[in-house]
Amino acid sequence: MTKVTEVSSEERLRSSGLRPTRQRVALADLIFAKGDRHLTVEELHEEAVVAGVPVSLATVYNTLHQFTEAGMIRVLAVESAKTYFDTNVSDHHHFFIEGQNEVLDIPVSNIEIGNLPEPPEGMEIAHVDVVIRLRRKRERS
Amino acid sequence: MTKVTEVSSEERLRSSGLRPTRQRVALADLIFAKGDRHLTVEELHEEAVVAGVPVSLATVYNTLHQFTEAGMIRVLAVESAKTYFDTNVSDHHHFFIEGQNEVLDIPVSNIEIGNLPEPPEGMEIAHVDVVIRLRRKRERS
DNA sequence: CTGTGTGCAAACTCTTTGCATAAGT
DNA sequence: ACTTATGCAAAGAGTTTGCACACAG
Repeated sequence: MTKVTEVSSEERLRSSGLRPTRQRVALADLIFAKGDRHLTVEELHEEAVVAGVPVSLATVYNTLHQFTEAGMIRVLAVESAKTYFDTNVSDHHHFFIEGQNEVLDIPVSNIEIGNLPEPPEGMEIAHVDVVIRLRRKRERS
Repeated sequence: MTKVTEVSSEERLRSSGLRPTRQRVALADLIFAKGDRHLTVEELHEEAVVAGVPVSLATVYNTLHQFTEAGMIRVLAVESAKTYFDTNVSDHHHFFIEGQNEVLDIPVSNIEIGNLPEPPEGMEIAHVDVVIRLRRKRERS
């Protein structure tokens, strides 16, 4: 058995109220096949094209946002021109490499956060993001 | 002489190797007058215009980036179309309100972060950002 | 005076939108 | 068939850039 995952993509879509169209299934497959990952619209689009699913950029945008609303993926809080989507919806954290706009998962996510503040009235915490910004260590000159 | 602050803006600029030009001083004044704050280029531009300093948008962009390089302010890690600059350069944290793209300081920043991971080879931690994403609490329907 | 900084407008990048065509149920 | 999704290209938003003019030292 190589791909047991394909089934769940369709399921996943259906149970989110999304029609399992060719494009959506293909994108979901790509997204969830390789475990947790973060990707931009462009990256996913490129992958899809390479995988022989010539989906349009606009559709990738749409699809990723639909997936986000459905809670299948989420948007990462990084300061970058591009939006990063993360397949891991749980509270976990990231390195962000300055200058390269690159996102790395933090290997063993055993960061502990204590003393979380109370959210303001009427608000609740949707997600806690810890972004550790990295810079290239300056070689002493 | 009404404004004693102007002196420090000029100083601040000079010691960062930036010429204290009219625009830079004005922007620095605006930025640092009201304590810690986070603002977008547009917001600052608007404030400047209102304050009678008709600086151009491009200059605000330039200036904020220069300030950032000089370490006077920093860029916030939030997922938003706009870039947020923060006058507080120390490690402290933020609420980010979904949908409204609004940034709030976390009042008493006594969040504790434990078990910070080692940065990858050759990299060092520039900054740790904790972004607590808030959503409007669903009124039970 | 000389070198930097500024303003303007055009260019760029990422993202969204409108509408005709195609696909799902 | 009827509804929803997709693709394309154009429009939008935020940001950057190039070059002539203006200002700081």
